[in-house]
Amino acid sequence: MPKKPNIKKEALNKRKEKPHGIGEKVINILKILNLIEQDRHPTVKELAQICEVSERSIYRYLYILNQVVPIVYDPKLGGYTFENPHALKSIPVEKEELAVILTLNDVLKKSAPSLSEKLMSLMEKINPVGKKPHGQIHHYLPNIQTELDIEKFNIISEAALERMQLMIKYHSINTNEVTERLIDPYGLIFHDGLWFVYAYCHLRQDTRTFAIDRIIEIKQMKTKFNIPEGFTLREKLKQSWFIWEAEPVEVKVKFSKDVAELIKRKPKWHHSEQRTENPDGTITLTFTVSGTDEIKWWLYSWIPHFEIIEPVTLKETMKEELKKALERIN
DNA sequence: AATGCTTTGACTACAGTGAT
DNA sequence: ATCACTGTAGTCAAAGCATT
Repeated sequence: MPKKPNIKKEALNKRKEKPHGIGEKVINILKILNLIEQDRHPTVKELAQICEVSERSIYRYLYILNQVVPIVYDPKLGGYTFENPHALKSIPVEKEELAVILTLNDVLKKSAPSLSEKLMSLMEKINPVGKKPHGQIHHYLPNIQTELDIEKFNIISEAALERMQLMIKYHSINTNEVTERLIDPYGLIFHDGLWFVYAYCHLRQDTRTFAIDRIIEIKQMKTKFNIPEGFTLREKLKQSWFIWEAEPVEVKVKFSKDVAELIKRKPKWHHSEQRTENPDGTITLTFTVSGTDEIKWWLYSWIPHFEIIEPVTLKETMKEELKKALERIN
């Protein structure tokens, strides 16, 4: 014989005061959802009091809620939480869009692992329980797998974001000198497998690019800095061949017919490029770049298929360097 | 108003945990 | 091992709710 439940008078009176239809149920479930979302990690007892229903009903509400958003009881917190903290903030994302994020993550993993972690946590926020791509399809192959000093990188990133000045001890490769400088970090640049910080240097009273791996010591200052009105790093860097700054120079180079097709594979090798396809099959390119060092390295990769027309100084330098190289080979 | 459906509280059972 | 305690879930009849 099953025992008959005996609903107490008190409970019956309460029911009469407050009807228990679907509407009331929905309101209670939303109340619970709201409390969990606010990280109040409520207990069943508390919820029963708040909703003015029995604990058994709360378990039933939680069961329903669990169909929509996974909810778990956390013994440490002593109450209920979302299984995934960002569960409700989920945005519908296409597989292709996720694949793009994975590609970007591939780039970051190989250049700035600490940023990769941030991207992944962002992805978790965007798409906590949604579909995941089967795997990565686009791959980024840098020429160097970077070993980055994450601590230094993070200090500089934060300083650049917050516009806080930095005091650095820098070991220059060119001069082989160690100097201490106050800098205003404008931004970070990833180039050729290495990270650089572009900054205003108070020692030189001018902007400079510092390789992060050459920074020996770094300390964040309590002073803020301002970036000149209208300054953007992207615009500034456009003038360089890669990243280094110097006086603008016009460089005119003629490439032989042998490599004309290779040259034509890129519509432009630098944003300042002017291209002339000559009747004899050769191609003349004219660039305006800041400094000739970086473009010189690029030109060496085209040996022996080019001829420098301007400037004469670059032509002379390369002649000297190639002469030395020949001597070494012999 | 009659009917079927939904919601509810009480009771119960059971698994897991921690103290003894 | 035993016990107390807690969290969870199945079940039932009562009562309200929705629909016709």
